[in-house]
Amino acid sequence: MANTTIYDVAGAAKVSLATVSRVMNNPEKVNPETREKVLKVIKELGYRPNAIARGLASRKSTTVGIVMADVSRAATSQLLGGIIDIAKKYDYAVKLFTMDATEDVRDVMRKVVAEQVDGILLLNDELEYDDMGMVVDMIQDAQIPLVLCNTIYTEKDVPTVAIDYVQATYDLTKGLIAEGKKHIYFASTVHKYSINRFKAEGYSKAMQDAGLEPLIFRTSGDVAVNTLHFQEFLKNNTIDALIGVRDSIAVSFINCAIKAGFRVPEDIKVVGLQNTKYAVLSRPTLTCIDTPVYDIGAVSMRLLTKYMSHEDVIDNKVFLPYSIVKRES
Amino acid sequence: MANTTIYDVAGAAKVSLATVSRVMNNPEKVNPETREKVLKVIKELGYRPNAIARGLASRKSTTVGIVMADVSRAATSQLLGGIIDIAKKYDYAVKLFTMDATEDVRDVMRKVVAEQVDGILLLNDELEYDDMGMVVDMIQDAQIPLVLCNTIYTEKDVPTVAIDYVQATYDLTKGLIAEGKKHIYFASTVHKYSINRFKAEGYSKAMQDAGLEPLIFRTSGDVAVNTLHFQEFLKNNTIDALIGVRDSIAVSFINCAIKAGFRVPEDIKVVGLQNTKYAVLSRPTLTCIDTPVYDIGAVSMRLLTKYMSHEDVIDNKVFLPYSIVKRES
DNA sequence: CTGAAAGCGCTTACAG
DNA sequence: CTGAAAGCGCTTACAG
Repeated sequence: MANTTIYDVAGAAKVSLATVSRVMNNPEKVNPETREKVLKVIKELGYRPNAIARGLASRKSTTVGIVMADVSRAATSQLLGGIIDIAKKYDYAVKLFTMDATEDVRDVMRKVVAEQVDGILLLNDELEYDDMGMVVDMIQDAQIPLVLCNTIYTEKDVPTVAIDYVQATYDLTKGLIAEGKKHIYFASTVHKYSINRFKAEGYSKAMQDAGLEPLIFRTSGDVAVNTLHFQEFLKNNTIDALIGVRDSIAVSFINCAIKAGFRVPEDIKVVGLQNTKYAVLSRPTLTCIDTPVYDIGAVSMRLLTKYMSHEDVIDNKVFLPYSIVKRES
Repeated sequence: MANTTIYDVAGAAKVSLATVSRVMNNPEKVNPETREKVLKVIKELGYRPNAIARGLASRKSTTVGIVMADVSRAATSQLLGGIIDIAKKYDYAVKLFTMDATEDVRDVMRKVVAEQVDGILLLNDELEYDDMGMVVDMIQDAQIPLVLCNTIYTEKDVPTVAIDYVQATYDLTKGLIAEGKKHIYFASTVHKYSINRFKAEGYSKAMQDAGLEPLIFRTSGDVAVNTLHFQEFLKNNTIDALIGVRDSIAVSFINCAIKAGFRVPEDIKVVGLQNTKYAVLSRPTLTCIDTPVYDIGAVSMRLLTKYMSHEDVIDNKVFLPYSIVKRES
């Protein structure tokens, strides 16, 4: 089947190609009878307009660009799940772009812009804060609608969908303090990623408010590496609670602690911040802040569609409610 | 910054737009001096050709379509990691399409075709076997290069990158039998997904060869659901080994078994087939067939680039080597 | 309500 | 080696 074009449809329906185009884009502007005739032919021929040609002519690609660090992380892929479902609903295609530490941020962004996406969802929480600024600037310069998805940048007024991480970790930490915990550690990553900064901020504030010293332990997201760190750590430190920036880090800690003879949660209470699938597959299951990851993806995509179709947006910052899922840890 | 076009570059460099185009696509055909002059202007203006216009004119979108069931599954997202890295290397953009059970397979595929991708990677292992056939037919009819990625379809000669799942589960099962295990269960999904069929085949064959009856237990991929199934199962059955089609299923089983008072691996040995991150985050860590998921993604994408650029392909079926990672379970 | 025509930003034979 | 021109498959004012 050589792809059928709009000319084929026009010919078969004995109308001009302009009419066929109208049937697809402004059906109300064409006579019901002609419309039916054309629709019938479209169906018979299985015609679907060439998205590229349409994109060039209309200057809209109906494609959104997703910029992220690494697809394979659980939270990222769950965000993507929500994004894709909503994108599909509004008939946008989804293009993926990754940006790792070895790449030049500007190069990647130039490429994204050249791909002519109608809007961008930035979910890269592994950017250093300054790079975030650069990325935001480039997108805004190119006048492409942008929404930050589960990522936060406060230097500029950028549409954002996330949860209030500062408040969440603050409340969580306060809760642990109220239970009598004294040596509460916060396990973060070595790199000072933009998002973890806010998570640490709420934790630190709660500790200080209670007259305790914040104890931030930096390790790798790689299980093989952080296992060694945790083993060493457990030998030399007093700890009765741990908050992990990522669930995988928290679960890895649980395993190390139990193997070292500690009881979880009796000796050390462990809490995650994401509620990914890791949380229900650990033993004991992981108590978590239930970040509504799928929803953050979905809502951010929905917000982006509003910007792309120039709808009025009342509030450009959406902080979704979160809860704490008490499980066994 | 109103986007700079090829006309702007041509104007600034005092050459025709045809020359600018050649500098980008066939640099060897243009005089080195003019070439340098043009390249300088391109750099100064930060020019990047409009991918959509290029796509229309050249009839190549330099975009590949990834068709999958659900991004958020660990194995899928790791495949995607490999795919994206290689796609980037060969300068292809990546568009994502999901297809769940509620959607009409033909509709989704028509959309993929309309998006004008240059090639398709099919990684949907949640398709029933007949639907697989329909998808393959539609793509081949549209004459779009196709590679099956970690998915197998034997009714037609389709380029494929995977591991030999039949052989892998056969060997694995034989190994368990050799260790003296008699009640070896195979935990699969309720739906008869195409890929699991091959995994079950190798298992069943090994059991039959040893004069044992294959014991296939079907459950859900949802931890909350399969936990109930497993609890019930453990009360009523004799079992000394379990093979899980997905790591998450195997890990969930481990947790249920230990909570029910069994020792793993002493009483029940448990093995996974994927070696995802779940395998190192479980306690005991999960012994697995080490399916090289990232590599399968990468190799399949590389194979697809060959088809897209009409390179000769010696072997259109690639079965990557796998190993067994012996861990604690 | 419908058609003829210009144009979206490129690529690519075809001349020269 | 370089430029003028046609064309990729659509959309969208503009006439009628």
